[in-house]
Amino acid sequence: MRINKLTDYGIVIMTRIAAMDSNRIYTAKELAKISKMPLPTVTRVLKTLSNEKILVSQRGNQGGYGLASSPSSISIASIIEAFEGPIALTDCVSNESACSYENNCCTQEPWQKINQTVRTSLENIKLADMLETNQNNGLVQLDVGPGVKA
Amino acid sequence: MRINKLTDYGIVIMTRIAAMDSNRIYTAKELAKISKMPLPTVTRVLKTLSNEKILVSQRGNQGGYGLASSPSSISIASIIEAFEGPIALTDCVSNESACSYENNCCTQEPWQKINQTVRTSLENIKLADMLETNQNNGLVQLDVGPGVKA
DNA sequence: TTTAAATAGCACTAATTTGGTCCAATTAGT
DNA sequence: ACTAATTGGACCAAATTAGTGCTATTTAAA
Repeated sequence: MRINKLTDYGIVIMTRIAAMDSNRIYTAKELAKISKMPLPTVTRVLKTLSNEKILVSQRGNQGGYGLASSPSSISIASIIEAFEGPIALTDCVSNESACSYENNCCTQEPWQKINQTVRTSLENIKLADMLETNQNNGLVQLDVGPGVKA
Repeated sequence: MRINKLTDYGIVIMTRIAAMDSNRIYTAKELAKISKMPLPTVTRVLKTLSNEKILVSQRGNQGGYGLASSPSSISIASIIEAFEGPIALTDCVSNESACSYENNCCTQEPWQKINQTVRTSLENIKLADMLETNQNNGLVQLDVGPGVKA
């Protein structure tokens, strides 16, 4: 029911970039320092996000990662899905496959409704929304940390 | 992001009881046979549900488990919470404790909104709702199985 | 052309969470 | 009081997740 830590890190890092200059690119090392997370972990997160086309990567010297689109068009749902696959509370709905009970599982239809509700809520929350609830704006909000307990 | 298997089993078993005679009590053995799940697992699920007062248990010979209230007043949220604690996608919101970044984590407030939305959706879905989407009613829907792939 | 900086991908290990098993405590009925 | 049936709680095993390291590839700049 909870999102994975890596997913959480991903959201934090994306939010960080959005809060700073969302046009330039940042190296993994930079982002690790800024977000105060271990470099290997940050690296892993960034790889996932760029594989899923949420970040664009520039390889080689002077390379780095940048947002693939604007903060107002990147949804929290898309970030979660990058790490965890389709948003669905139960496997049987996301996965076409092999639930041995599929034929007369009387809970299937309600689950589709439940999942749809959750998915829609998360699609409607954009990266930009993660910032604007704070009184002071982006750039001063520097100490963004992960939403997990230490 | 997905609910645990045990949670899923819990919902399935609760739904089963609701679909049958929701007034009598059922032994773990009975419910295992009916739901075609291994007895030890069913046992564990039932314990959790009774610890959380969602089922009432009667110990000793002739004992068993029964619904603590009517199917229309038991929410899916309450069942999920029985197994997984407070419904919250991130720990930092449910848990009062120790996120090292808590003081200026700029994502905290949006997360509260997100979590609230999810929680409310799940609170609004009652056990009774899991049945009524099916054309034919409760008692004939016997082959209810878990919503996970096998 | 060389070099240094950076991402990409893979595999391995450690930690945490989840699931399943066993034995002790309780209770209705005889 | 005894016995058989049944729940309760502690414990152990398995699976998943998180974190780390290494090597290859790409690229800008000297």
